[in-house]
Amino acid sequence: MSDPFADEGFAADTRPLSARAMPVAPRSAPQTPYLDTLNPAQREAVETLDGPLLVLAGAGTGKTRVLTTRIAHLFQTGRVRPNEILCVTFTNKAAREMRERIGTLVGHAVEGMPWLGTFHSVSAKILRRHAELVDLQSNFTILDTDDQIRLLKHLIRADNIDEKRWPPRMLAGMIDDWKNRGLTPDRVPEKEGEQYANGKGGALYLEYQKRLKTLNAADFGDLLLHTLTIFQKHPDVLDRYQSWFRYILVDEYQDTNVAQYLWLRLLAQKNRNICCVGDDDQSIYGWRGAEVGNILRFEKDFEGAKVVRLEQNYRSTPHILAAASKIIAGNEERLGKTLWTDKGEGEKVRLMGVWDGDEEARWIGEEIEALQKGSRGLDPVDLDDIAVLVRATHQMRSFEDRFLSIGMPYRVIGGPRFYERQEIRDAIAYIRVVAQPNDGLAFERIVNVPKRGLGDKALATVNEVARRHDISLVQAAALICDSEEKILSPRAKSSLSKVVENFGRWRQQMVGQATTPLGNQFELVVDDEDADIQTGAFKSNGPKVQPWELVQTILDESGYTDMWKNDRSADAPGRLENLKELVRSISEFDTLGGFLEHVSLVMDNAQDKGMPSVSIMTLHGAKGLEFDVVFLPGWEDGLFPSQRSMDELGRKGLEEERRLAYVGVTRARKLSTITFSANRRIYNQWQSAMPSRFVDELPPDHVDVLTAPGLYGGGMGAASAYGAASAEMETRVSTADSYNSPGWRRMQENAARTAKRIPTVIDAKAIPDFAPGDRVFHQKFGYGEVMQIDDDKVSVEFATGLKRVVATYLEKAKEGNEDVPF
DNA sequence: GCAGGCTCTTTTTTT
DNA sequence: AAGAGCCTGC
Repeated sequence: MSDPFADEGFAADTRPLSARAMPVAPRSAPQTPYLDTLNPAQREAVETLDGPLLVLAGAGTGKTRVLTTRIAHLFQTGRVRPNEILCVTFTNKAAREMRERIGTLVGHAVEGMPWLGTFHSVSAKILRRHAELVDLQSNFTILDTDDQIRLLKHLIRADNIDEKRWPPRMLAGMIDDWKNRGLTPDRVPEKEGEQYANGKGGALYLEYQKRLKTLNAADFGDLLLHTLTIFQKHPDVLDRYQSWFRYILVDEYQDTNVAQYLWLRLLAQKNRNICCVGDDDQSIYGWRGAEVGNILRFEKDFEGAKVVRLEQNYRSTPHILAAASKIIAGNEERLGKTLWTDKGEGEKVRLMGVWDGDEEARWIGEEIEALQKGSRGLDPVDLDDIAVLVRATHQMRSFEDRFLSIGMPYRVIGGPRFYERQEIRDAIAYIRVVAQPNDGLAFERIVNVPKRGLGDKALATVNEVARRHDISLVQAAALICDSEEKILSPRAKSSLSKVVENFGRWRQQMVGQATTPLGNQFELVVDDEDADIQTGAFKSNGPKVQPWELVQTILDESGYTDMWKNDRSADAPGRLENLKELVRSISEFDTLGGFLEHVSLVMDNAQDKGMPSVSIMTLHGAKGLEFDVVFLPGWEDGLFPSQRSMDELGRKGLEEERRLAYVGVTRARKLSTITFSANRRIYNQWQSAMPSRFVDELPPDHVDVLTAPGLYGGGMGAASAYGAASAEMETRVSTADSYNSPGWRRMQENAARTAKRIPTVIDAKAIPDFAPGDRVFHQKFGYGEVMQIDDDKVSVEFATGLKRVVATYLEKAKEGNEDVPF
């Protein structure tokens, strides 16, 4: 076999380190100005280059800075080449940021770091090189959760299991959990395997894995698990990687699961230069299999490990830190850190109780408008520096609605994702079938989209043929079409023939192997003649069509584009727009394979930095970020802490929720505002809610209570006060008392001011003027008809109902809008 | 094979 | 409330 590192272009250098060229600077008299600005603890973390090191880094203590500076220092001291560093993060966002920041420190050297990425992307890269060792081909498909569920559903049905009682989701969860724990089917404890469908769980897992192999596919968990298996079963392969990765850095170590932990431990065993950075207080992914225990046992696993604590916080004001510290102190299982800051006092954490979710959204909207203008004791705050952090995605909606109607620019981060939209997934399914002919799941998805008269029956037939001959769906389809036998009705057969024929033609036009912009090798069949691949150069299999052109062709020729063009529904134009965007984004890739890799691993769409906007995101999504001002709505028991988390995991769950609260509060540099609502609509039912127990845990000295005294019971701390408070809340609307609260008064002041204010003109060109009866278009709601106009607000009857929106968000509908060119 | 109507559940968090 | 999935009738 060829050298696994050959295609990184550094295969043959086995010389001792001292004999190698220094990648960045001469070893003598290293210039290290970057060290001077670090505090002593940070500096120690950066300068302890050799041997195992654990950095316990509290929120806002310069964790990323330490990691990036450390990498710069590794280069500067001539210890390592960029491509010999393994640096793993959890999110693509973190990886991207790391890359950027290293870039500003060391310039181009960062481009030579192919092994900086998420656990999953690094694993995928390794796995593609050695796929054959786990019975896969190197161009295997990475399945997303949706595919996973669909596949499991097949298996469950085949086994005559009652789907209602044993939902596929549940099995998917269990399998995921096993994979997170590094358990292949043969190692699943019998008891656990039996828990699903009267003992069939284990067998189904095994069968699922088999099916994945015939589909030449891997799910997310497999990326890690297969790689781990390879390391465990092929010492020669492991050895190469162990030797190659001279230095290993791990970000967010508290989030590693068992599989990742084993993976790391194997890789680090040889050189023992592993540096893990983490914060046990920010471990919020337990539900995904994260093991805080990993951080606790680090010193045991790596004897002689050094531990450095970063405790000086550079982000937040003392009041914010005090509040956060008090909250987290409620947890028992922690290593213990004491954050401090030398910042000046600043604003207290604010606490506001409201009547219902709408009022919450309204109040926060008005607060944001006030902050923008420089009220609330702060200088004017840019919208980009403001975030609303919610516990659950469904909370986002009321904020979107509210912001939309007051014309507040916002951006939802981590909401419904681009790649998860129906039209995008369809398009991707087409691409998958072209690039990976074995991908039966993708084939199934689009054989009959657009409608081709190939329904369940036809599909079942194809499936049956595939199973009988042990071939892929696409092959089976081809077989049926070639066959003289009348397996399908003539109509279906001719329809299917056309599909098969199309795919054949498209496949011919596909560019073969090449690299992605990030240097990801996709096709990894490396032989010695392929010298160009060793230098990472682009290689194509002859004069083919550019991927984006091909995709365009596929969408047009398959009739997919026409399908949406002919669709009269409101969101059809948006979908066509998305498809265009998809084609545009593919133009950044040299191969379809490279693009698919991107899609499956980098699910988050890089946010377009348009106009300054408020960010709306989940608390989970906010980890690692910071803002001047943060709003934390929905602090009610059951919502936050989430009931489910407490039910399922008891105290452990509660502690994780508390860490989430800690993460939320510490995102703010200058101002944190917590709100809770007395009533909330859940599944269309009104429920009254109690303030979160975390509210009780806030330190009174560091909190400004804006809530009406009657609402909040006047004092802090006594849980019983809330009982009384919530009873009083019932009558709140009618009591004059509540209209006297500071919060209410502020709201009134604001309302008065906002009423007079000139509408935010987003596009200075023009606010189009509308008349009742006009056909208009809105980004979110689609087409509609103008009913009524009041100043800048327009009432529009959309397909989804009557909405009042700001005029600037509307466009006049063009005549014949159904012919949106694509 | 398909459209339309009906019932039912739901995501808490993500690679 | 809304979307997904199921069922029915064409």
